[in-house]
Amino acid sequence: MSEPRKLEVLRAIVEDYVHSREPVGSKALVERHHLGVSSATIRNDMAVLEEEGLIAAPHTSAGRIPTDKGYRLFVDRISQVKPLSAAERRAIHSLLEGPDDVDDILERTVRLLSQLTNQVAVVQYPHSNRALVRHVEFVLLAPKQVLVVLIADTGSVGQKVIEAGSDVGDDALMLLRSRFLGSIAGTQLALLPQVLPSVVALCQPELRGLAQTLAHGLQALSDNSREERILMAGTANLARSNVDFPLSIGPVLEALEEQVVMLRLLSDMGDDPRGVTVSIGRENPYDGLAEASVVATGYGSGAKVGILGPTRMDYPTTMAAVRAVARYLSRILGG
Amino acid sequence: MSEPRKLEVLRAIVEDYVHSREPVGSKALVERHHLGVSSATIRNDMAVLEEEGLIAAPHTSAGRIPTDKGYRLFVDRISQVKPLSAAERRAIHSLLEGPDDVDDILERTVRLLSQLTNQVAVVQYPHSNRALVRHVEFVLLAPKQVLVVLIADTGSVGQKVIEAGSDVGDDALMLLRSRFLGSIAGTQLALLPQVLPSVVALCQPELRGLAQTLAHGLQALSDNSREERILMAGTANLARSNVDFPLSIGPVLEALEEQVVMLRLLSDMGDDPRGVTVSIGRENPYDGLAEASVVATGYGSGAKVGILGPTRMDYPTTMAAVRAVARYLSRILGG
DNA sequence: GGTTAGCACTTGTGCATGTTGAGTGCTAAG
DNA sequence: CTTAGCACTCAACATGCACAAGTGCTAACC
Repeated sequence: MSEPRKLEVLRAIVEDYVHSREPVGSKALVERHHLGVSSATIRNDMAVLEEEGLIAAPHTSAGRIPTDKGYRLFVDRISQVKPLSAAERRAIHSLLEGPDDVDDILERTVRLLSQLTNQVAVVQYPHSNRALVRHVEFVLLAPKQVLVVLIADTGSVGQKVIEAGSDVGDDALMLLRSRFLGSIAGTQLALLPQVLPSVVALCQPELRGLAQTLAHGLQALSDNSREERILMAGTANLARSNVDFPLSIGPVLEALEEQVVMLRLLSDMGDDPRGVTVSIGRENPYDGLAEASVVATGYGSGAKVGILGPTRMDYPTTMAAVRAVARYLSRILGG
Repeated sequence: MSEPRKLEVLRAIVEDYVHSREPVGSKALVERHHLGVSSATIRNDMAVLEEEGLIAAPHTSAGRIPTDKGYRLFVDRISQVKPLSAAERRAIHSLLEGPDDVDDILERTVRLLSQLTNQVAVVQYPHSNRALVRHVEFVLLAPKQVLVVLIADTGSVGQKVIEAGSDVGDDALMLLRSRFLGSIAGTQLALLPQVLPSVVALCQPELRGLAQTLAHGLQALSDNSREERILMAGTANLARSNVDFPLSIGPVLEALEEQVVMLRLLSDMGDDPRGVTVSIGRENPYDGLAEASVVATGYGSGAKVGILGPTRMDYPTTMAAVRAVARYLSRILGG
C-alpha cells in the first residue's frame, strides 16, 4: 500500500464527511474521487487508517468518520489553505473603511468573521501592555465619589468609580491630577504599579490618603486593561450547524459566556507566527468543547482572533478566513 | 359550570404543564389538585376552555396544553406573584455590595437574574437622557487624531476617535477644551445639539474648523449614549430548557445577537409601572420569538431589565424575580 | 342544571418482527 | 499489491399489534 494514497484517502474521507455530515464508505469514495483503484483496495487502506486511530466507524456496517487525530493529521500535513473568493476579499477589505474606533472595528470584525465561516467568531481586545499613559482625569461625581479615567495613547479609555473615605475637595482633586499626570504621563501602563507608590509618597500628608485611593484606582484600571475581554458573534451558527447532529450546544454556550474560559483557551493556543493554530476536539482543555474545534491566530501585538465550531468543519476555508481577517486587523490596528 | 372552577382548571393545567413538560389530562388533574369534582366534569370544563382557545390538544388522545392566549389569561388574572425564597433575597441583596461601577453592576445583575430564573437575562443600559455634562477631555493621539471623551455626572464615559483635517496643536486643543468645558459643563446631554453650535461660533476663525469637528464628535457621543446597548447572560439556559422540546433555538439566538431587535422588543413592551410586563409567544413582534416569552420591567429612569425564555415557563416565580431585581437595581443606580 | 359513571372511540407509543441496503472483512485469484 | 466475489453485520425503515392515555358522549343522578 502506498503511503501517499493512504493520505489521499484520509483527505477524501475528511472532505466528504465535512461536506455530507455522513459516514463515508469505500464505494462512495472511489466514485466521488477518481483515485485509480477499486473499492476493495480502499477498504484495505481504511482498515489501516482505522488501526492507526485516524478514522473510526460509528458501527459495524457504516462508513468511517475522521477522529480528532485524523483531523489533526489532515490539518497539519494534508490540507492546503484555500484562497478566498473575490467576494470574501472584498468583504474583508470594506473593514478598512469606516471609523477608527477600536470597539467598532472589533465589532465589525467578529460579525464578518462569523458570516465568512458560519461559525462563532471570537476576538480578544488588543493587548495594551505596551500602551503608554496619555492622560489622567479625576472627576468628582458626588462628595465622596470620584470617577477615575485613564486614557492610553492607543485611544483606549478605562474608567472606574471609587469611593473616598471622606469628602473630597475639587481643588485637591485638581492638584492631585496634575501631580499624577506629571509623574506618569508617558510611562507604560504595565509599569504603573512600580511608579505610583512614589507619587503618593511625595504628596503632602493631608492629601496622602486620597492620593493612595486614587493610585489604587489607577492601578486597578491598568490591570483591568490587561485583564482582557473578548467579543463574539454568530452564536446562532451553533444551532444551525447542529440541526441534526448532536454537538450538545449547551456546554459550548456556557464556555462562550465564561470569558475567563475563552481567554485561557485562546492564550493557551500558542502563537504560531507563520499561520493559524487549530485545537481539535478533545485537544481542548475545556470539557464542554470536546466536540468543538477552535481556529485562531494572533493579530496586532499578540491578541487573538479566531472561530469556534464543530470538529466537523471545513478547516482549509476556515483557516484561510481567520488568517486573512487577522492580517487586515493587524494592518488597521497596528498601523 | 362555575366560572371560578374553570379558571382553577386552567391554572392547574398551566402549572402542571410547566412542571412536567407533558400534556395534562383530566384524570391526572383531579389526582394532583384536590378539585372536588370528578374527571368527567373536568373534561367538560376543558372542552369549554378549548372552545375559548385557551388550551389545545396536540392530538386527539393527548392531554391539553395551554395556548398563548391561555398563558395570557393565566398571567393577567390567575397567577399571583410568588414571594422569593430567603436564599434568593440574599443573593439579590449581595448585589448591593461591591463597586459602584455601572458596568460591573449590570454585569452581575444579568448573571444573577439568569441564575435565578434559569432563563436568558437581558438588561438595557440606563437611560442617560437627563444626564448632565460633567467633563470634557480632548487628547491628542496623533498629529491629526484626537480622542474626544465625554463624561456625564452619572459616571458614564463616552469616547470617540476623530480625524482632524489638518495638524492639531496641543495648546489649541487645551484652549478649546476649556472653552467647551466652560460652555457646556452642567447642561443636559440631550441639549448638546442646541448648545454646541453657539460655542463653535464664538471661536476665533482660525480655530473654528477644529472646533466644528470636535463639536461633531461630542454630539455623536451624546447621541451614542442615547443609542442604548444591552447586556445579556445565560444563553446556555436556552439549550438546557429545550433538551427534549422543540423551541428552535437558532432564531432566538439570532434575535438575541441583534441588539436592535432586542431594544425594540423591550421598548415596545410598554412600561407598566405597577409591575412587570409579559409578552407571550406570538404576541412578540419578532417571528423568531414565536415560541418564546419575554418578562420585563423598567428600572431606574426607564431602562428595561428582564428575561427571555420558552412560553412554557414558570411565570409567577419569574415575574417575582424580575420585579425584585429591578427594584434593587433602581435602588442602587437611582440613588 | 350541573355532576357523574360508564363506555366506545381515537391515537400516540412501545415492541417484536421482517426486509432492505450500505458497508465491511476476508479469501483466493490475478 | 490489487481486485473480484461473497458472506456477514447492522442501522434504518416498515409493518403489525397490543396497550395506555385520554377524549367525547350518553344516560342516570342529585
